Amino acid sequence: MDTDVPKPVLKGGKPVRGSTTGQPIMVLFDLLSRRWAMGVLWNLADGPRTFRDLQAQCGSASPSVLNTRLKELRDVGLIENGKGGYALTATGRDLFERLEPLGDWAMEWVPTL
Amino acid sequence: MDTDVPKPVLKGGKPVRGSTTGQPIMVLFDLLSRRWAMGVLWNLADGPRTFRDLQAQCGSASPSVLNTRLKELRDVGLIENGKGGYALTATGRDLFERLEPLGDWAMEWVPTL
DNA sequence: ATAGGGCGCTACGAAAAAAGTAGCAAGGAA
DNA sequence: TTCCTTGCTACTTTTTTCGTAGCGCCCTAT
Repeated sequence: MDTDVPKPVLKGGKPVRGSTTGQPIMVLFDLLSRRWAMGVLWNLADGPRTFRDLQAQCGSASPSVLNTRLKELRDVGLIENGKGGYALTATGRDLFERLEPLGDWAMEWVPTL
Repeated sequence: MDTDVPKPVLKGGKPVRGSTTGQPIMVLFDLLSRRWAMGVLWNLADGPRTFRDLQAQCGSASPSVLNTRLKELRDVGLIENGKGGYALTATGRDLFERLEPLGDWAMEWVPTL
């Protein structure tokens, strides 16, 4: 292993954090494990939202982080900014669908903590 | 909204970062979006691994972060440390199964970047 | 026209998290 | 004993996130 997979780079030239293996799942994990990334996708699932809406729903995330995250998610084509606010792209919806099962799981799991 | 849901707290008294709404999914996202959290679960999926194995597989994550993460994941019962190294618990495997679809998705998605 | 109000977003210092590197105590094999 | 490997702590530097302030834009009511 450790073949010479081209090192994944987010549009804009930012190399993916950590895991230099280039495994797709690690590239995804790297993106999703940035603060509020998954939260944004989740909150956009049931319709477009404005910047300030998102901010409120994301536990008052600071505008700087939120904006950074929104840029990143736009760069990789998961969300887009049209009228009506930010919304999931087709790709974004596709990813969300694979994220959704976590919601049910979390509802069973959290009470056990 | 903003009912008085008891604020989720990880064993050990550490309150969940951000999102004070107490939505289970946000509690989960909070945990999973910490560095290497998902990567650890992923790497433990096909069998137990030693601390140093995990370290190597996680792009040489620093031992301090890795150790912190392992403690957190143990605290919430997703992994355990037996002989043979760290391994997923039943709960952990259950969560992994919901995470697994992301792998296939990532393989299709990454090349489009 | 103009004074608000909501909007997307930038700036910047402070705090928290992660990275990077070194090294130690314990256990096991030689 | 000596030599490894393993799990982990300590410490410094770097990166990320937070928290707060506020700007320019557009729209609406006065």
